[in-house]
Amino acid sequence: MPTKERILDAALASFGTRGYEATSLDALAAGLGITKQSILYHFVSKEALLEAVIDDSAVELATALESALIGAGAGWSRVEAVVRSVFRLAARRPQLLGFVREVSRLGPPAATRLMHELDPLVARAAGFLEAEMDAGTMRRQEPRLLLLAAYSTVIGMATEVEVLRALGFEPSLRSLVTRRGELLAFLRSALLSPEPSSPLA
Amino acid sequence: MPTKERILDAALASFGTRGYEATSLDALAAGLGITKQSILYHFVSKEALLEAVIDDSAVELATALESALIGAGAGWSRVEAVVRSVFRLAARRPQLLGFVREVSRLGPPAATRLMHELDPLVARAAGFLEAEMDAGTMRRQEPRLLLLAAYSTVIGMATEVEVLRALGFEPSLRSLVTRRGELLAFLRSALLSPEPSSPLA
DNA sequence: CCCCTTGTCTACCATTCGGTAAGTGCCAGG
DNA sequence: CCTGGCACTTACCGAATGGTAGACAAGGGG
Repeated sequence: MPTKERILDAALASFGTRGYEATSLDALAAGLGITKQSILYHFVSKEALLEAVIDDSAVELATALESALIGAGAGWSRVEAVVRSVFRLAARRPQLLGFVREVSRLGPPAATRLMHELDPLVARAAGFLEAEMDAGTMRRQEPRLLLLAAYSTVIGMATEVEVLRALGFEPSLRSLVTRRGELLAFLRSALLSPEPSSPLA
Repeated sequence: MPTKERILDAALASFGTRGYEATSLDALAAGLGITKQSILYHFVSKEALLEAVIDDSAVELATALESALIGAGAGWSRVEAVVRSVFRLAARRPQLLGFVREVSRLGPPAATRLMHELDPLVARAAGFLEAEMDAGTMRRQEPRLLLLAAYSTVIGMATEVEVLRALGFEPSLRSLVTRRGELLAFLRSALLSPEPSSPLA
């Protein structure tokens, strides 16, 4: 793998777990068996590296969700597809979701950049929710705030390892599957209309 | 206000917004009009300061929730009381909730400490959920995972300012009230049993 | 063969970090 | 009165930080 990509990968992992400020270029370089100056050759500054990681993460996230939605049906099964896709990410690349949390914590300009790049996804999701409400399959609510609630729940269930530990669960692949199941049940009853119009299994 | 308390207050605010690593003792001291060594006089190290802030936050959180539950009834109205209490905190001391997020991000030993101190609250909440399920008022689900889901949603709705901005909302007191309303509707339909056994308004 | 670009290195720099040492003013109490 | 602790200061320190300058090797094209 080319050095530049290796740097991006290691940076994503370290930013997503240790945090941005707690990650030093020296430590990053040492972990890769290169020197800090090699990093600064490919990325003019630490901040530029962060931006590059953000851009990479945005496309990775977008393509992951995009491809999950290709085979998905309509209504509730789309939500299910998205959730499964997110949890697949949580299992295969846990750093990625951690990084998203970290960026939203960092605030502008990093957070602004990421959110801006995810804008199409957000708009699409909000539009979907609104259409489902119009169709009567989902509870009527402010679509974007409903999206925020669902987003918070999903990200939390997938990434809140410390709270999870405090609750007596040890993070593992099995526990991740359990959490996904509980999350789906939670979201299902939170989103769908109470009247048995078309539960769609 | 005594210097020690002023330090704790400023540290809570800075840790909760800028983050722990991004907060330097020098900057903290400068903001208080004192020197860094004065901070190190009251707290032997930066880490000790963090622990003190954690301890303070834990009791503040606990007492806030405790007092909210005193006048609360049973069933759903207890959930409502907790949510209202959290949002009152979000309005009055936004740093506190931000700090909780930050600590859970920092991981052990800081996160372990906070969670340990909040253990009684967690146990009580899980017990409450289980009792409600037994009574049939709430949907049957793994109580602690349901708690994690609800926790994630509440904290997210109260603190995800950047995502909120990306959604087109400007954080304000009014928007906070709106969010609380939407959150309550969301949680209500997520938690309560579908059968109209006793919705309890 | 030469030259220029690409990638990496060694060497260095100014700044900032958390933390130590050694006072200094102040006030209470024997 | 003076001694001792409390709250806080100035003066440092070594390590680590992000970043700069410049050399060196490899390789491709004229």
